[in-house]
Amino acid sequence: MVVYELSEEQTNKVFRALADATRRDIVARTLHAEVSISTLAADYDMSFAAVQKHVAFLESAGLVSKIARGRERIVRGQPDTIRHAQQLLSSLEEIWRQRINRLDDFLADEAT
Amino acid sequence: MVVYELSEEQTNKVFRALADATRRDIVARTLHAEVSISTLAADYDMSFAAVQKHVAFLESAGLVSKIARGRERIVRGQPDTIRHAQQLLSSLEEIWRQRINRLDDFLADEAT
DNA sequence: GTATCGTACAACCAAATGGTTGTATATGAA
DNA sequence: TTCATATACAACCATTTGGTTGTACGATAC
Repeated sequence: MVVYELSEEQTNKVFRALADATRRDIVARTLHAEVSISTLAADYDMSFAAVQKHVAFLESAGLVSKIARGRERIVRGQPDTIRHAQQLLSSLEEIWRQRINRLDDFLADEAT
Repeated sequence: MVVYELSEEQTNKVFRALADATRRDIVARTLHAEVSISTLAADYDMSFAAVQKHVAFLESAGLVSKIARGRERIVRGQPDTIRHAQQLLSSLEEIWRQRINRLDDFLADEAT
């Protein structure tokens, strides 16, 4: 799997985009299947414009993409960007794992 | 591994907390080793109070914990919360994976 | 051709964010 | 005891966020 490096600003945007329940739901739905913005909007208790803004934010974060189909805009989830976020979290967890290893080494030294 | 369910609000907070480079750095450093707030603050180009606020936010998101040691407050990264976030991202990726499986099924049907 | 649908976008607003400075307080050092 | 250090916290400020309504416009349906 090829991994592209994200700029710090892009990384901020990705996590920011995920920090909202409506946007996480949109990501989930558009990863499941392609959906138009108006179809998405029908299920949330907010204006169409508000949903449109959420989609725009997700698009600028790279978590979804939009393509025109007739008068509709079809939204599609972007699994690659999810994987970038996953990778960052994995690297954090790895830092912790290595700390535990160092602690094990220390305890092993103490035991001798 | 036991997995606790996070409230939607807590999930928002976790991702919000990760959407800032300084906070991600603090998480990385405190997962690597325990550090006092003032030690953390020395390395950032902002006031002590600003770093203190970042730590407070991370603490309320469950990404770090603080314990008192003398006049210092020692900050420690919390790998469990990282794993919660990982798990949510994994579930999103899984949605996409299942969509691909459905697509494979569809193509297999077409081929018959 | 006209009406409707789906979208884009601007202007506006309240609340949250991310920083600042200043003050208070507890601990540790001299 | 006195001074310096580490933290907590309040007040303040500019910017961003997450919502709203209103207007405009291309695509589709009648």
